[in-house]
Amino acid sequence: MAGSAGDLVRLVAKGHGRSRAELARLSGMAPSSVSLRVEELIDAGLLREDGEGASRGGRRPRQLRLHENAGVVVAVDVGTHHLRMAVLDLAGRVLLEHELPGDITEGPERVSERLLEHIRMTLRQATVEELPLLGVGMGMPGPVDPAAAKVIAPSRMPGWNEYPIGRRMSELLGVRVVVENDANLMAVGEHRYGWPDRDNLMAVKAGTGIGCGIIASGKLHRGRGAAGDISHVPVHVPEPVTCSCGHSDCLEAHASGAALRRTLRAQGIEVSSSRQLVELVNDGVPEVTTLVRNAGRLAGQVLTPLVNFFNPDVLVLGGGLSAAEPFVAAVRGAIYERCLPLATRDLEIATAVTGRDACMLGAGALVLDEVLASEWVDDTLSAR
Amino acid sequence: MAGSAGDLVRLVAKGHGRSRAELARLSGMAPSSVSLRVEELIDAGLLREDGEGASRGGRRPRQLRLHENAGVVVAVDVGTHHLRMAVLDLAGRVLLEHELPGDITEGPERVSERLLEHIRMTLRQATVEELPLLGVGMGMPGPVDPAAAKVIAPSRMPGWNEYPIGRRMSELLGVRVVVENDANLMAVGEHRYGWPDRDNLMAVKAGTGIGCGIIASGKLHRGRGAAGDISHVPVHVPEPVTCSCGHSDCLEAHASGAALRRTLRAQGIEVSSSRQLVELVNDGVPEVTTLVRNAGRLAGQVLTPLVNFFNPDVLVLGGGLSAAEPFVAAVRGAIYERCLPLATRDLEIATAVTGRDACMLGAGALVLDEVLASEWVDDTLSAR
DNA sequence: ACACGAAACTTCGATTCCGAACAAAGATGG
DNA sequence: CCATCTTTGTTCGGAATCGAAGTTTCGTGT
Repeated sequence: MAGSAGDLVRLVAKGHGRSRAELARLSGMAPSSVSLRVEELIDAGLLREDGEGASRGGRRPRQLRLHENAGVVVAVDVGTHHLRMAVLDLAGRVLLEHELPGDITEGPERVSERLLEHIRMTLRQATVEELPLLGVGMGMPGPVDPAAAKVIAPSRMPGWNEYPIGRRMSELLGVRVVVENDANLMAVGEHRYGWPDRDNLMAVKAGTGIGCGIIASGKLHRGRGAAGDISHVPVHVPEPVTCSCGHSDCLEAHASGAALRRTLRAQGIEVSSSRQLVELVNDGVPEVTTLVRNAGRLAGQVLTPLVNFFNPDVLVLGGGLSAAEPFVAAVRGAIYERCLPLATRDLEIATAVTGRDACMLGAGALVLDEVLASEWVDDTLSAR
Repeated sequence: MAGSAGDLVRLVAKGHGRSRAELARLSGMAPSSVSLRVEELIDAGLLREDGEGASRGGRRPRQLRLHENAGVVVAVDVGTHHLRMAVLDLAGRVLLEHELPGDITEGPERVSERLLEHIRMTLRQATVEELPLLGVGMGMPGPVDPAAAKVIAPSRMPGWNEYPIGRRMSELLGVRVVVENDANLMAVGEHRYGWPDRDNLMAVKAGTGIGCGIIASGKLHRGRGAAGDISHVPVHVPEPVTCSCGHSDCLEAHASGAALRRTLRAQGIEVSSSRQLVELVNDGVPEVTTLVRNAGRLAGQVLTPLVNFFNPDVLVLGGGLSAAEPFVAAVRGAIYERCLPLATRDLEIATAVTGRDACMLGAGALVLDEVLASEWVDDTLSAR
């Protein structure tokens, strides 16, 4: 692997390189060069020594970590009915966390205004007062063009189409802003915080909508930009329900939180959010439980060929519905029943390790990657 | 981006770096360093200058290519009813090509014996007589564990399970032997020879069986080893047919060449190979055409969610059935009908550029990658 | 307690590599 | 046809990198 200052910082940031010796092994650089570079990075305030680690049969390594005062990033999860926000240090540790209600249908101007206000307020808090803001990561519940940092052709997000949310935020805050789809971020977050050594991962986000993020060979797979879309895969159901795409047998039209709520409403049961839906399941309301279990079965039906095809190490289930045990059980059942033994033999099927924070943490991880891959490292080095 | 002698050779081999200046840009090394290294490589007989290229507004570049006398690799496509073989130079150009009938059910001992004999015979031919053999790539029509170079749990290949074909060939020939699944190789071959700039590609091989190879970010995606399996995805059909896996609605049981031949046999039409099947289609035999078109529809049905999910740049259709126009048309139709516009907008659906050679060329490309990534380059450099 | 090996750094001379300036060769445009 | 700009490739001194040997510090076995 290549060898420059940035590479070392990134290795430390991802937790793979925790001592000079380890960095030398991973980066391919000579131990002497690593030592020199690390010294510089410590002098520049980017790294810091952090006690000694466990011996592996010889001298104990002097552990390295990113200096917590080097800077912070802000991670935002824009949901359909909430705004979640966190401030992370360069190592991806959460310093502050914060949720406020929101309504994405209010449009991008109002939402971004509220967001900015809260980001500024949060950054004034004591814990992070003096630390420079290095970047912002945002997750959006719809298709995103990350290069343009825009949402494109979303459903349920009036006014957001092509709105340059990334550029706007970037101008007002003066830092880089990366925008990504929420399911993709869930995949990034779970890969980083939950399954760092499993480099092929699928993360299904079953909330108001249904999406899927893909990690292939350790990197987010975007395809031509729309990869991971499973919402309009046809499923086998008795009663057709018209979907926004014009078909009537889409997974999303039958198994998403929005679809379930619609069905319940027709039965006279009013539910306002996925969370409340799950509460009803946990309270043992039979109609709701049946419905949720069936949604899981449908999702499993769709995921089965995808698991055979992609053959991941881990399948992560996240989003609101994943908090309902029957949903998860049904997905598991469908997959084990119909996937090839070769595909399920070593497959882990798990709910999101980071729970409701998955998308937000993924946004943080993504922007951290960008920051640490940028010129910022070298600039900081040469500045001191 | 790293910079050593091997990297330069690989860039030249892949056709991306064709002059010193281009190599400098792509490798990230300084132009001066590239010049020095290239000089060494030319002295060692690995590279050679090849006239001048077109000017881009300044001095004309002195083009570089791999020296054709540096060595050769052998690529083998082991089919169910044939053995195809080629000798390639380091740039992946075919020097000799060769097909002989074969029957994979004769078992690994007899097949590998015949193969060895033919490889040795071919290598004695005038064109490649003096050139060192650097490696062998083999494609097998079943699941492969590339690390162990074995076929694992195949259907229709009695005697091959766990047989160490790679090690055996390697011992007898004295060179490295890489073994891979044929659909994966088709993907590699098509990516290299047909779509070098499209780094997300799916290649479907519809022959006696049905398989799929995946190129993600320019590299073969293996998942946990079984990625690309689409043969046992359930399809929607009126009449169940028992599959080797125990289910009755597998794609392979209804749309593979073997399945079609079985159906035709029940109708009193005896067909011995996929090629003959295609001939009947081209002769306009209606029963056969209908059957093949339906197989294409089923394959398309299965591919639709996978295209949405993986969102490739290119979908390549190869294998025997892809020579039948109705099959290809049906796949195309199914995908355009049911995939998301976002996924099909820039999607290319094409039959294999390299036709029947795809797997074989893929085997060559794969072993070339291995050879050029090995110590061989550095050894050759320091030897002279 | 002591010797020994093993791992984590450090030191320092030799080597490699970079990068800025330069030379070569050609396109472009009056 | 000549001046100017581009691109390619080379030269050469200075700087960064390597790597082999050395130092430090620990586990292990006796």
